[in-house]
Amino acid sequence: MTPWLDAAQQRDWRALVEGAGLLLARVDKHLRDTHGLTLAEYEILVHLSEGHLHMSELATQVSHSRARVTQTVDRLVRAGLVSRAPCPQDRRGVHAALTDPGRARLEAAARDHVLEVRRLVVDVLAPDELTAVGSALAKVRAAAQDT
Amino acid sequence: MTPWLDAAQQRDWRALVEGAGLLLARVDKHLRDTHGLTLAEYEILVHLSEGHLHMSELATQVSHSRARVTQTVDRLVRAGLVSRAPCPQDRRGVHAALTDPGRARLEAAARDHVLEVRRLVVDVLAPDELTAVGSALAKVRAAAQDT
DNA sequence: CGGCGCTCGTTGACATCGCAACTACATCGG
DNA sequence: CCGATGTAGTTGCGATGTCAACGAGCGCCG
Repeated sequence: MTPWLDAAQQRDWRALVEGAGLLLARVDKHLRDTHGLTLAEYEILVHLSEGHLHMSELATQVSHSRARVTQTVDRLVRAGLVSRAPCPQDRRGVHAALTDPGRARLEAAARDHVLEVRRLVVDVLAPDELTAVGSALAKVRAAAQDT
Repeated sequence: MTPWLDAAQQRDWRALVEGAGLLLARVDKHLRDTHGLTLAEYEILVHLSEGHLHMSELATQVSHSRARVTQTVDRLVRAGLVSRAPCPQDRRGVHAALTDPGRARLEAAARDHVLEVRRLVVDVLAPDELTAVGSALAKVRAAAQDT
């Protein structure tokens, strides 16, 4: 049994690694330049905009380690964009929520961010291509998640 | 004109960012654990396996900054997997090539790497899904490249 | 020739990330 | 009620990445 990939698979996998890597790097840099936010910070803000969360929930939602979420939230708290509060139900837990300045900052950043995403992704792909990419990577994520 | 994304686009974009991020992290960790190689190092080795290259060419091929390539190649040279040589034609340039141990190491790593890629991507997607993802991200890469 | 601007590759300072170890709290089983 | 085990979050340290600035060499144009 030869576990190799054929030529087409190799080409597609290479495109995925290098394309995705470059894309994430570009989007991250764009967010830094225009609003002084890391992509990781931005993602956290987005998820918090849909309601307050515990650190662990946040970690699984953005697919980052808990340690990383701690550090990222630290920065956001120092910047006044997020608030921490101990959770009454479970005294180990920490409640993270968006502050008003945080929401304002997110909304401002989102405008430019969306433009960049359009430029690099949405406008480059046919609508059904984007759908295909989305559903495919959702599957990949699920597979990687429970491993 | 509202530059917003609709719900489906947002879902797909989110899946792309989080799925791709998690995937790259998993593959990187797997390479480290099994062969002590970074994904960045591995990619460089792969490109060098197809012929010696100048640092700049290497940088554009893997879509990394030149500074990053310098550091990555540094490590590979220290590990004895890659050789450097000044280029006679252009005395600014540096010739990077795979050593014999480098090729051996790459081949060993590739076996396990491919297994992991199968597990996380190839086996999870239908063949035409993988093709779609590959061609879509190739387009995205091209768009991000010349920006 | 001589200067100007470009590319090549590297370096050092700084930011970010992963990992392992740790404290505090919860929860389960006797 | 108590000890064992598990989970939440944080911390420190090492590895890796970014960015700006640099020295060196190329090449064009007067």
